[in-house]
Amino acid sequence: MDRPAEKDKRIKIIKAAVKVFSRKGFHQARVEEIAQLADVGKGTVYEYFSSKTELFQEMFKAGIRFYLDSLINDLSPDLSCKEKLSRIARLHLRFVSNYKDLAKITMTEHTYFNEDFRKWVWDYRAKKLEMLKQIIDEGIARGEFRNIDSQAVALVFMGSLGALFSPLIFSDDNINAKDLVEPALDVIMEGILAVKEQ
Amino acid sequence: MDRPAEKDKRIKIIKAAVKVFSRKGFHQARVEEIAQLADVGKGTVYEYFSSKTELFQEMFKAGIRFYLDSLINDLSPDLSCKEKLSRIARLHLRFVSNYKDLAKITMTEHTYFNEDFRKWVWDYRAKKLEMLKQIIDEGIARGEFRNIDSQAVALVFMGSLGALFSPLIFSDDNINAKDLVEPALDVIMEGILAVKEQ
Amino acid sequence: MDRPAEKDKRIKIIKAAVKVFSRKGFHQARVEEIAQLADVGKGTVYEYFSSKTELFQEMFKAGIRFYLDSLINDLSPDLSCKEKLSRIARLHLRFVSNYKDLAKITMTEHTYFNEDFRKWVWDYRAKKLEMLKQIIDEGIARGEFRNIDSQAVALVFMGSLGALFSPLIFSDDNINAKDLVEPALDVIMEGILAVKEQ
Amino acid sequence: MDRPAEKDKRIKIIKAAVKVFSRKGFHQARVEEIAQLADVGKGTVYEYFSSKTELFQEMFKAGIRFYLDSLINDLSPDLSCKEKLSRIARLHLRFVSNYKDLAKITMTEHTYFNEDFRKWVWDYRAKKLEMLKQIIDEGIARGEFRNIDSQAVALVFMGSLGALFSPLIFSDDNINAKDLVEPALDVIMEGILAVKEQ
DNA sequence: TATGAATGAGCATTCATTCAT
DNA sequence: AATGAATGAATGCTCATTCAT
Repeated sequence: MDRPAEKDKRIKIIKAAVKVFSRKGFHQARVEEIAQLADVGKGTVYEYFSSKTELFQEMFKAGIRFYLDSLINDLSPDLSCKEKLSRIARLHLRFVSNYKDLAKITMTEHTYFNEDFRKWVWDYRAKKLEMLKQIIDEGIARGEFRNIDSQAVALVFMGSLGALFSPLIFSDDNINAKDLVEPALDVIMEGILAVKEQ
Repeated sequence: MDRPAEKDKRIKIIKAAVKVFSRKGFHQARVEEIAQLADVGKGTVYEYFSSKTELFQEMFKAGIRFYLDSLINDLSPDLSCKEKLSRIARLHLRFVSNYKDLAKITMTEHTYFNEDFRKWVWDYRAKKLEMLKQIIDEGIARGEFRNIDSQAVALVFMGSLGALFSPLIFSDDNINAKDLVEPALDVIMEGILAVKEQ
Repeated sequence: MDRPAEKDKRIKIIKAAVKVFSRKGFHQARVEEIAQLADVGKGTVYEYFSSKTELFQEMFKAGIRFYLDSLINDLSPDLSCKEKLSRIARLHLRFVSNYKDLAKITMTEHTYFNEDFRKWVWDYRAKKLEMLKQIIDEGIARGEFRNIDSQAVALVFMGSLGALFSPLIFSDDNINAKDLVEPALDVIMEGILAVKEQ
Repeated sequence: MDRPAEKDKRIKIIKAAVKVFSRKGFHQARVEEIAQLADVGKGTVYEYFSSKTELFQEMFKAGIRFYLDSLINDLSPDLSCKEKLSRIARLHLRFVSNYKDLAKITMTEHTYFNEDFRKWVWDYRAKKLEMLKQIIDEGIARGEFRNIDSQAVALVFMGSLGALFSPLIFSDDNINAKDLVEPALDVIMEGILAVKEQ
């Protein structure tokens, strides 16, 4: 295991990177500014990361893992599937509120970088969708949900979370988002049509 | 009225800009490459746009206007609200399929640039949401839809479109998306719960 | 002889060039600005002058010739040599006051340009010195002046004019210069020592 | 105290700047050429100076200070005023001979640059004139000089030095100048008139 | 003759990365 | 291990000049 000092410095740099990358975007961010914020020398950044790009990607991946861990840890398996989805929405809201910077990065700077990294990001997206899909499938199996296309539901659910919380990340309009979580969940659960053709 | 030649060159540059910006992103894109692709001299770009940034923003706005026009023109007012939403989803699919490059840009490069431009992008988002909200409200008034929070529905709908079509834009997985449109619409219309607690 | 219209346009361009070059210096001056000020198209400048450099040099030479002509025309040969020098000083003052822009250019932008042009400027300087030297020599011959080195006097005289009038050109301190003409002439005529060792 | 290495590099760059700016003028001079001549990387120039303009101005000011220091250090206060002026002329000659490049710059490139810098240059001129004026006033008080306008004498003296030594700087005619120093001083001291009207 | 749209050579400056200490 | 001085590749933009009209 790495010595604590080493870990510390690496983490300090990543935390600084989150702040700077989220404010400036990848290309506008300056390695020197990250180093200053992390209170280390510019050369030290290169002791821990081989390049600015690697630093970005490591930071990105760490952020994503942190998000997924937060989600999984807070989700007990004995909840109803409806409740699980509701929990995920609220956990997502909490995460986005607490880690705006991190959330912003994961929503904007996917596109650059090499094929490997894009694949990683894409795989993560697939993994998250798969997790949602399993919950839906479980709900269908349990008879909680209609016999619907679970993939489609997963996409609608994930997209809805994105659309709900982007104002929270990009503007300062952070009251509205919270109040829309319940109505949005209601829409997904109940649909919008007035009369169900059962 | 502008001479056709003038318009032509401006449009050629914008089309080239769409291609280059979408492939490389704003910062990696080179003005010279755009000029070459447009088959004009580098200086000519600056005859029509005062800077790389202005070129990007003009291109972005033109793209958005083109998208909204496509949407509005293809939407006749005497359709049912359910049908309208269905139409919008399919028009969106068609637009994204035809103008991948343009769609990619509108989904990635919001963040940079000055406050004015960010406001413009945000206002456009608000306008699109408002359009959707009006359709929902009309549907509620007509008794087509339940008495739901129309804002929430608009967000769910817009987010779902985004999530559905991002694979189409970012990966080559362009079959999957089309097949998920109908199921996703079904989810939004009917909800996912097996038994409605009426 | 050129048609008046042609002459007119050439002169308009030169006059505009004087203004722009004097305000901005050679490198900062823009051909387009000169064209606009002359109220002609940018291409028209190139009908009359083969390049920006040629325009500058032609303008410069025309200014110098104008200066020398002013000097010579106003100098009647039957004046005493002392009076001639006094007249030159006052003519110089008048010229510099009236044509600040032109004067500024002749005092600043000697250095650039090709060998031929530098030689032309240097020859002009020599010509002006020679003119002064002849007046001094005539004064010595007439017994007006001591048997001094006429070359040295010419240099002292010319340098003094330059030093006297540069504030008039470069700052707005244009009162001072005029009042110093007579005292400066007195110094050159009488010297500064209290007791002459005759 | 700065480390010698730091000072060294800064000085190397300034010395290279003197050479390149004097040969090419400000606008034609290339930062890269200065860097090459100073045997440092192009970026290093920007470690020591924030811009090409700042480099020019710092070099200019350093040159002027060097000139004034040379003058003041070599001037002992117990000399006669006549001797002081004579000394100044000869020191000026020596300076101009040794530092042609520096001298050339101070005589040509005043005009560009911001108001602050022009003021600095103008103030320096005023300071030099004031120094001369004090010597003249002292000479008048001591009875060495007539009761003349000391300001006018200062201008005549300074202008004469400029006119005497400009061939030395701008052409290769460096013999002539030296031989004219004594005759020119004689003119200023004794005047040119044959018979003094006392 | 007169024009100005089009051009592209040319350069200051930035900043990721290196490496001697 | 940690540093930051030094580096130079990389690029947006300007503007003198051309040439089709």
